[in-house]
Amino acid sequence: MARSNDEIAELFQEYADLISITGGDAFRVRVYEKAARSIGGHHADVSTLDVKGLTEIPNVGRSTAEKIVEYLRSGQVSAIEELRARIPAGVRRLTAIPTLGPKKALTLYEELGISSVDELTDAIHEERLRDLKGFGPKTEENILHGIGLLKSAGDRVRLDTAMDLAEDIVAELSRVTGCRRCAYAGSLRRLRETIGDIDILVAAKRSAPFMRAFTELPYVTEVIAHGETKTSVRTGNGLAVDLRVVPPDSWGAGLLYFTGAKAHNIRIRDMAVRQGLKLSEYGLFDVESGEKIVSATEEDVYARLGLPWIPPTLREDRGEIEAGLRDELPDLITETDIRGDLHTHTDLTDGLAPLEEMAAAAAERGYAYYAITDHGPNLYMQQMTDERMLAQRARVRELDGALRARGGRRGMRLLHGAELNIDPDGDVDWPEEFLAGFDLCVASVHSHFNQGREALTRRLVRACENPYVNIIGHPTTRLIGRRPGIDADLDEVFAACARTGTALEINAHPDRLDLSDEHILRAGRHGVRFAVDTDAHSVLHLANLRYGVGTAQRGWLTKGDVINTWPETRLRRFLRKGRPG
DNA sequence: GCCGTTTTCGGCCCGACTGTTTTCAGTCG
Repeated sequence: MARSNDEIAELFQEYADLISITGGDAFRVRVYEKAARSIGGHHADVSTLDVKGLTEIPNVGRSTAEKIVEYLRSGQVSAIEELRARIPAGVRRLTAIPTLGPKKALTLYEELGISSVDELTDAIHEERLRDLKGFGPKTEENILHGIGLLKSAGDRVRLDTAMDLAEDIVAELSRVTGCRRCAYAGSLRRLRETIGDIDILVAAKRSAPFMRAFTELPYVTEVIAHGETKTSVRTGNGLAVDLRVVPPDSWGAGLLYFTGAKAHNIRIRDMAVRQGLKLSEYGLFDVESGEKIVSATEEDVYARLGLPWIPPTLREDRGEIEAGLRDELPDLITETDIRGDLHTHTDLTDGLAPLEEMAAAAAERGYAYYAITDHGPNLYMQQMTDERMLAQRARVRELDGALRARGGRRGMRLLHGAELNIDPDGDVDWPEEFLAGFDLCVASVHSHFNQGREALTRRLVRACENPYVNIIGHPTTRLIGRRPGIDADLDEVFAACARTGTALEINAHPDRLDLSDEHILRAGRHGVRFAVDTDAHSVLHLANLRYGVGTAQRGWLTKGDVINTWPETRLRRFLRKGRPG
């Protein structure tokens, strides 16, 4: 299950929101937001720390530490409970609507008694917001649009949220006596960007012990259905989880069936039918005799249908069956192919950990190289200056030397870079003379998302044409479920990347996964190179790489397509781009 | 409430954009 850190980070974020909604001191709001971020990103489990240990976490002082201790002891924090009692939970949920913040949420609650998204929708349709100070027709329109965005994300959850839960359930059920195999299937196994519900599959002779263990998991709040082969539950965060138990020799057929996607299954079932066979979750059967032919492994089932094993990330009926029949499935990139992360932050800007800690964690992952890319000065909130950046570079060079000395030929190389801001005209933070000092530059859009299509396209193309821009960071800037990607002519941008030797990022953060699988497929047709990066703001974020690699797989990428799988010399050649000298 | 080449108080990331305003509040990154 989620670490105590995540639970407590969420708790303090809620506290910050509640202070903000009730008009509390803005600095206290900031403090608890910062504390939440620090705790969420802290490497050690807070439930193992005492007050002294807790206050060693940045942005956690005595007061916050004592609240953590109180929570771990009693399951609640009295100060937070007091605010919860004053403000219905629904009011806080209103602030999830883009353009609707704490002030407007409080006005809606105090003036109209609105405490849910549905009530708000009704009130807008009944024109009851018109008389409120600060609310005009455009506000109503924006709120309705925001609600639409929120609803379109549906009840799906982020990939990492589902993964944490699923891995915990698999670990629990694997411990039950009689468990032959246990795995998660469904869209989670296919590493889709959001997950609607979790499918867990168990192979065992007797199902009852698993069904019991499953419904008794601590985070199960509701049992929706409880049967012999299938049990469905809902967890505290609203996520539905299905457990299916199949006989051990049906494992392969079951896994294939429950992994999907539906369109993929329909295609292979159709292939079976044409061969006089029938495919179900129990196996591949001969229609006439009813005799089971194969079922033990996925490979067996695919092979009998004339197909090689198809990786789950490709099973979307996007050409994988045809490619399989021709024996032309791509040799997909894997996490172990990645030799380094090329987009990461430190506490010099908005990261949580110092340079040394980030580098040590990267070396721990076995990377051959690792780039530090803090924000440039144009993102004003980051307070970057030339002096600070150059001082960081000196430390990076020093640390690089130390790492090489320690690791010999296998020592990790540290690269010094920056994440530049692409301004509305397509310019970036520094003049070329200064940029020339970096080993690489990531450039990203962080604002002015609503320029027209032409302006946005020109903006990104200009960034590609800058000889010092090596990677376009989170190219569409979408935030899953919260903000759509920018409306640029992506094909033109992809063509510019291919022409100029600029890589497109596959940002591995589960909020972004940007580029998305669909866009990767499109960009790939232009012959673009990619970089799978975590954009890590803490040591823990480095592990998000798996989601970026999964997304790259869903975009059919091989390691040759991805620059940070390349040996250092080849990477450096790519990074030189069209630079003079 | 946290933090400190400012050391126990006083500052805390800063600017842009939007919509509702008549000089600014709220939201966002």
